[in-house]
Amino acid sequence: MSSIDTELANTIRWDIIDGTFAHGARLTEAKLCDSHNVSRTPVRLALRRLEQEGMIRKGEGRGYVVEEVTVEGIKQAVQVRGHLESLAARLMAQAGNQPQDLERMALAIERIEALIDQGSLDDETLTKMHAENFTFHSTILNGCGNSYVKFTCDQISHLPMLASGSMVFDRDSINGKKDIEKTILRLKIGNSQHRIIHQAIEQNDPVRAESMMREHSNTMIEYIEVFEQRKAELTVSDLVSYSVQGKPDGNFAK
Amino acid sequence: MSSIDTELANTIRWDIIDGTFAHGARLTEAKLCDSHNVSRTPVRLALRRLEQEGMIRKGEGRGYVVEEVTVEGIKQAVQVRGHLESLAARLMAQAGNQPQDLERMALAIERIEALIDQGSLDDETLTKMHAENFTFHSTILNGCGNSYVKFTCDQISHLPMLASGSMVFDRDSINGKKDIEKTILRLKIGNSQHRIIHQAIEQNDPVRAESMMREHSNTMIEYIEVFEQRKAELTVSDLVSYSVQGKPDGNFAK
DNA sequence: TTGCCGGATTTAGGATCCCAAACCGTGTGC
DNA sequence: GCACACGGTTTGGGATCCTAAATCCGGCAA
Repeated sequence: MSSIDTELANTIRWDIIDGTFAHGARLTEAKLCDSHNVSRTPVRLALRRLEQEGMIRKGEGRGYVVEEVTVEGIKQAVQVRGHLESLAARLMAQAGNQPQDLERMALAIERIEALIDQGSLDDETLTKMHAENFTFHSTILNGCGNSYVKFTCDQISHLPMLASGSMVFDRDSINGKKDIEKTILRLKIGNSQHRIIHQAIEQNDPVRAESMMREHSNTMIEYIEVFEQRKAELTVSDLVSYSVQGKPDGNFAK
Repeated sequence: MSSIDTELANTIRWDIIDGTFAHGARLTEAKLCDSHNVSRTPVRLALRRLEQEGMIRKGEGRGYVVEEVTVEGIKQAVQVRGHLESLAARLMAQAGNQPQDLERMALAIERIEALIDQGSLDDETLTKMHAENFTFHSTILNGCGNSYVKFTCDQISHLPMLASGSMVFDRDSINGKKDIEKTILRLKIGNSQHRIIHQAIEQNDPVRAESMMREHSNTMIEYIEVFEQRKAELTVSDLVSYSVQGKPDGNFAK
């Protein structure tokens, strides 16, 4: 259990993401104190944090107003994150190889492969796959030699789908047992991209590592766009329900 | 005049950057209250902000410890920023042209050209040049269509030399009137890169815009490395004295 | 009726107080 | 002599109170 202000910030953040606090709604300290039965000190700390995260901003006169979290905004943030990851991949390929990093990545790739080959995409499998995906991507961010890449990625990781290793799935198809082959194919393609990125880094091929990572990152954006085509008025909450990662808690492997 | 906590955060931030607070030094609320004659509320807000910025982090037990700000760290952050700017340039070239943005960029380029042609690099000229440089780069960040690029850049802009449009000069050479031609040549090359970036965006050539911006961003890193070669043990304070931008105040053009 | 002025109220910033937990030191028991 | 334990002290989190400023509202005058 963290301190009250951290918990409060998480609560309010998700109230904004899932639409409980609508775009433009005014947040006052007193109201939040009352509704959460805490004093103003943690409320102010939480509001300041959310302001720095860009979830809310100072209104015209007094008080904060909540910023809009849109599907378009998520896509933009995913694009930024992907671009930073491609930098990380390039830097890692340029730098001397860290055998243990490459080994960890290879292991993650093999485990993902094994999970896919199971053929059933239940929640447990998806959670495991997410963990391996997280390992793969975190290893690159942490091992690229530029600590600001990871730091900067973490700065936007409070948004849904922006935490390291987040994955998007077509849960409708999975639950309905239809089109599962298509989802599995997509996963296989994604993992083959992992394999190429790993190979490029191992062979010290920065250009290939960067371009492959860029392509890999584009996958999530394209997948989101598939959802948008299928369902007009796709909401952020819809997106969250399609993502594996639950509410991110900010914990990352060193 | 901002609120006390903001001022306090700025003060402490620069105490860390210029080495007044050494790496690993412990910051306690009580000490800061005493030394700045304020109560603990603004001190805590300031500390939380600095923690989010990565300037300090929670220590093992109690209290915060200051993170090290190194020349290597600055270079890494500049690299991240440059990579994000190259994304912005690519996106701007992909998107439909915004005539007023292109016009503003062209104007900035011409004004920088005129300032260079003056031949004298006094402080006033450098300040003006920085303003135009700021305009050029901000226009791209703001006009690329992905608001998270600018937001993410702003997240690291509290570091010296990381504010939008920051420039590095060899003040020693300028003041000593020697090698001024070399500095002017460097500025001309930089502005010619501006011109190419502008042209690439105008002609909707994303690849050229991105690669030129990447090259342009590399310039600052290489310049810092020139200083490092000239002076071993180059400190962050040295770097700050070479940069045009004074203490950034976080103000950015919309 | 409408516009402006002044007081009441709301609201955020800052100060102070309380408390629980962690750190430090000493003393006692083995 | 060493280790554990207990008590004092430091420190940060939270609550409460005060104050200044901004908003709101009603009354008064043109």
